[in-house]
Amino acid sequence: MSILRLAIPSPLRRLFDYLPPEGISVENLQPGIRVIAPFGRREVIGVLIEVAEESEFSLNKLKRVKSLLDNSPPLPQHLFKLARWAASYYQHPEGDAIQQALPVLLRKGNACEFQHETLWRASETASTDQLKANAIRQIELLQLLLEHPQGISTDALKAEGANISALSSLAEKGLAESFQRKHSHHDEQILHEAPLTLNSEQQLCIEHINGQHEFAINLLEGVTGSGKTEVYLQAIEKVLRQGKQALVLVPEIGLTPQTVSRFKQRFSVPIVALHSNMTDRQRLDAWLQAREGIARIIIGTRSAIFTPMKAPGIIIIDEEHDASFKQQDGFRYSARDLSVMRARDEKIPVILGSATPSLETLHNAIEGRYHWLRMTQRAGNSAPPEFKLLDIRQENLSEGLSAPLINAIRKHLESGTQVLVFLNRRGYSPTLTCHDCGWIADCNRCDAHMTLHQRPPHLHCHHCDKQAAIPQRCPECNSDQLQPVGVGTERSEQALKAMFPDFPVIRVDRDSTQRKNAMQEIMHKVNTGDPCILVGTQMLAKGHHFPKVTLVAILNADSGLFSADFRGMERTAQLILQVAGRAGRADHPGKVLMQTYHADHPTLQTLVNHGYCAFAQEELHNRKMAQLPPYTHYALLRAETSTQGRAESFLAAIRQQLEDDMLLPHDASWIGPFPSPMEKRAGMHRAQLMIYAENRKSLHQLLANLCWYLEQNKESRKVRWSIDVDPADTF
DNA sequence: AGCACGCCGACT
DNA sequence: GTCGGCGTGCTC
Repeated sequence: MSILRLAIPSPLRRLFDYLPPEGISVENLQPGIRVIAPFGRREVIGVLIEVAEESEFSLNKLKRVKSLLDNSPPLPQHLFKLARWAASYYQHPEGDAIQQALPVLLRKGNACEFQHETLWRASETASTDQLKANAIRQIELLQLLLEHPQGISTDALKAEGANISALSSLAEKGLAESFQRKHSHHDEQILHEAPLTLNSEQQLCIEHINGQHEFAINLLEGVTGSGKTEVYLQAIEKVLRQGKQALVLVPEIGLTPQTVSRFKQRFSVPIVALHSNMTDRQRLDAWLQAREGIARIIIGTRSAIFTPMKAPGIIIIDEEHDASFKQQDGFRYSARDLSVMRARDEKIPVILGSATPSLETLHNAIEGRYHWLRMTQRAGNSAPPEFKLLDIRQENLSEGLSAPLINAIRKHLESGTQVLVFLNRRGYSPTLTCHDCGWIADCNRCDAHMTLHQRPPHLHCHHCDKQAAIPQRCPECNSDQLQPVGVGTERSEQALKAMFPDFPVIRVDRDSTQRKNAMQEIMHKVNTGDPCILVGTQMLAKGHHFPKVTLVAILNADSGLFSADFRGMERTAQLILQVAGRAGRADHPGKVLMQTYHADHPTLQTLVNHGYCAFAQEELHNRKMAQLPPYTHYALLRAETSTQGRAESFLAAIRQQLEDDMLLPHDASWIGPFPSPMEKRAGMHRAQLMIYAENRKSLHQLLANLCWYLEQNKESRKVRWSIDVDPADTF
């Protein structure tokens, strides 16, 4: 009796047994194919895990699989294995994990094939001169077609605002023609433009990487401006010449048109980017192009780690320290860590690149598990930025700016260069306070203050997105003395405009760049090179480069110094260096001024005086002393309920049960449960239990037991719980 | 997670 | 009288 064992997308951490569909020979069924199966009172799409001979479930209760969706598995063996491994490592239900490795349309049961969409292009001899001048619609349409010699779909034409009905008129006149997309590419040419000349450091790195023909992990640590991208490009060039493909993962905020165009400029091979504003159809087509080996370079964010490649050549993780590689809800995988697993399995090299590597990665490099490639020189031998801590304890701040800082800004502007003011806080001010009674506008759904925004005027909770009108009077004492306390980017922008009326002040944060093309317009303005002030959040630190900036001002360097999260210091250092990296170029060494109330903070001192590597070693030492990652492995059991205290008592009960049954491995331990650093968020009360172990095996074993108890526990249906292995932060 | 069943409150 | 609130149970 043959049984089909299926992974089904549900929160249940087990597989489900079924009978094969009527009249199907089980012999030819490959694990990984999708099937439609009755599940409870509905039908779901499951994935075949194995064909078994017997079931623990009584045979007469087994249902029959309704139909098969695939002849062969959509996910290649390696990725199927990777998804299953990740499900077990991150303690996530297997069915759900496998589904998340698939493009949305395949999850929904669509056929695993390209859309045979009809494309349109202008015929070879067509030009707009051949149309009457008053045929405006047709001229516009033809112009669009001429701009897309590869062909364009009717959907895309609509998106460009064209009038589709004019297509048939153009076709009749022989000016336009339709055709089916062909995905074959026989172009032997790889390069579009010549590679740049490398300096000796880059040369050493690329020689090292290009000498690797099987699995290898490289940490490419290169200071900002040292030319990491050029090393990536030349490593990619080598794998392309071997007929292989490259997968490039970038942080969420880093996948801009500029990023992609950098690759398109260099290479003439087909490149696909998987970004968030693609339709499901476009994503599936891109995914298939990668799987069939048509796309040679695949650029994407976290989820792109599951993009199949026919001929994998290399994986590159840019800005590997970036937290967005860790999924923060549901299937909490780390794309960076999975990339290493994947590379091992597919026997290819992986590059983890960063100017400020995560301490985990750095630790692995120090221990010799990763090849540690370092680039310390900036392109064109430009001087590294000069750091200075501004002790503001005795200073009178005006709108968050100290007098020495204002003077420095003036000096740089007057010498004709640009200034970047960094402030990691959106809005006008982080609090609205009553001057008479001390009342503060709080969010009633979170343990947080409401941020005051001025454009448009409203109160906004940055944690749950709740918005409210600005009260005219204090709800406690009816005073009208409500005052904004603290400085956000909006307020800083306003203050700088008042202080420097002769220079443009450009704000760059989530609010000011929401509009389509807003960022492009900003970059256009900045690229003129005229002196100006850029004020903004970490959006300024990532992706874009501002070569004319000679002064970087960090308004609150202390923000993460005393964070509840043990990674706070690491994150702060990375952010500071990233912002600092925007400053300076060959002929203008940059200057970084950091306002701080803790100018003598030893860690800050180390960072400023001796650089990131020294800082990291010191911080690693602290982690070792405190038995924190990377010297120990840990996981968080998180819980949240709408009732206060219930999450914590639930976790306490789970902990008690495990202790009673003595299921704690000798090298494992736990702390808590404690309320989360922000106990209430979006109306939910949250608590967490920290579990750690010296070796991964113990941790994994403990977590497996924990899962079992969690599923048994009666209370677990009323409590929303999740396990976060290798959490990125504790909030 | 879905989805249905089931038992209590306020409505056309 | 019923529409619908969400507690409880189940999914091969």
